[in-house]
Amino acid sequence: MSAVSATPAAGRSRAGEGTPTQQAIARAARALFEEKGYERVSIREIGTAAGVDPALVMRHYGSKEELFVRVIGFDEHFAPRLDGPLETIGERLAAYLLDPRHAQMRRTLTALLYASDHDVVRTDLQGIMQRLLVDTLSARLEGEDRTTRAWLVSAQLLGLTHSWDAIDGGRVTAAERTRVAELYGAAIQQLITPAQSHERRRSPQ
Amino acid sequence: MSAVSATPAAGRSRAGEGTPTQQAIARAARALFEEKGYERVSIREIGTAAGVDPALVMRHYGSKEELFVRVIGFDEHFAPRLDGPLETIGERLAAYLLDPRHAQMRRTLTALLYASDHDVVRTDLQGIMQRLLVDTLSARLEGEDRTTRAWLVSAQLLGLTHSWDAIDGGRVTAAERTRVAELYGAAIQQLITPAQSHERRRSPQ
DNA sequence: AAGATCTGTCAACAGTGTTGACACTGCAGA
DNA sequence: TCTGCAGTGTCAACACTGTTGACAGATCTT
Repeated sequence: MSAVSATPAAGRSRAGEGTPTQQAIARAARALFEEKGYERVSIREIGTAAGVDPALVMRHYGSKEELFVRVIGFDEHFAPRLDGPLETIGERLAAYLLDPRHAQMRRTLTALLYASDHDVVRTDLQGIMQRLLVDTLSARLEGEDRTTRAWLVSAQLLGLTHSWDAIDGGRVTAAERTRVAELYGAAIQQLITPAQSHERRRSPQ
Repeated sequence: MSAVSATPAAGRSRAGEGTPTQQAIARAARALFEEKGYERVSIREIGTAAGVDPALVMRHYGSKEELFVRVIGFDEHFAPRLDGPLETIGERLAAYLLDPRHAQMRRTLTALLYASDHDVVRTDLQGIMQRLLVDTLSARLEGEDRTTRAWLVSAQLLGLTHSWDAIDGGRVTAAERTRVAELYGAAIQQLITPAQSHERRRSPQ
């Protein structure tokens, strides 16, 4: 068997796992990926940064895609507070995402989004959102289609992340950012606690 | 001056523009990009498909990125009907995006989204959404922050496009698709005709 | 006719992810 | 103790990528 399956199962790599060399590779890869995204980082660059032969990176992780999803370690960064009053989760989610202090988290998220060209990454991102957001959120929802609605919230957040990145959200004023969080938060809220807005005809089927 | 600026201004290439060779390149490039996205298509592949020396592609378009944004020709595909009653635009937009008949449009959109790693493409995508959606939609809105709200609608649509692609939306039933359009449409609608949901406190500042 | 600009061709560059052959280690079983 | 053997690390190469420079014809202007 190849060295890939040496790491236990297909689990996400945790800090202090594997040999010192594997840790060095993981640390270097993660730092570079989070800084520059997927495409602009090369295996050779990672190897050099880790003080290791580039071919060794392959030996240990099988492919660049696998290395990426094993190492990107999104969980610690993206930990939105899904507790608190249900009626304000929308705005709090949006504000959390746009918070300048969470720039690192946003960078990681866009890295995952733009690398979703690769099937492995797209599946991984979907799994992350499921695990970190959909599962928890849907459990708090009421009414019909809880899972679908929670999943659509994750879609909204990914969309906002991209657009915020596209306009360089770091340059907008705090007031504007707050306003965006209010507006988009209300749109998110519509999926969390649907307001019987307008002529919402729902046949009880 | 290089051959790049031979094409008039920095405009998007239209059908039947430029020499026959340029048209052949543009057609081949566009077909390949729309089918396989940005990263999985090579210049050499485009050249071969167009029956042309690959280096010539560079001669005419300067770089792969430029070729992509010049050729991707999104406008004809994505022409959402923004007329009709304002109260149902949200749902109609969502339904339009998810319509199986618009699979080609969605492929093009995801190609642009995943290639947004490249600054040129990200800027181009933003411009497309501005031109095709934000400008028209914001003109129809009422109340405050019309541009911001219209822009946030585009963010929602991009998010839905990605997530729909990630779960392979082609496999879900028509009923589920309609339900998703209803739910997400309502969330979009919240930005178009804000419902005074919950305790929306707006200090007149 | 001369010059310049454009179109096209070819070979090469530096860089990419990936792989195979090989050496060295440490530890299992004989 | 010796023998295998799996894991670790090294090196050179593969096929491929986007891109560029040197060069040859063709076309058009002056």
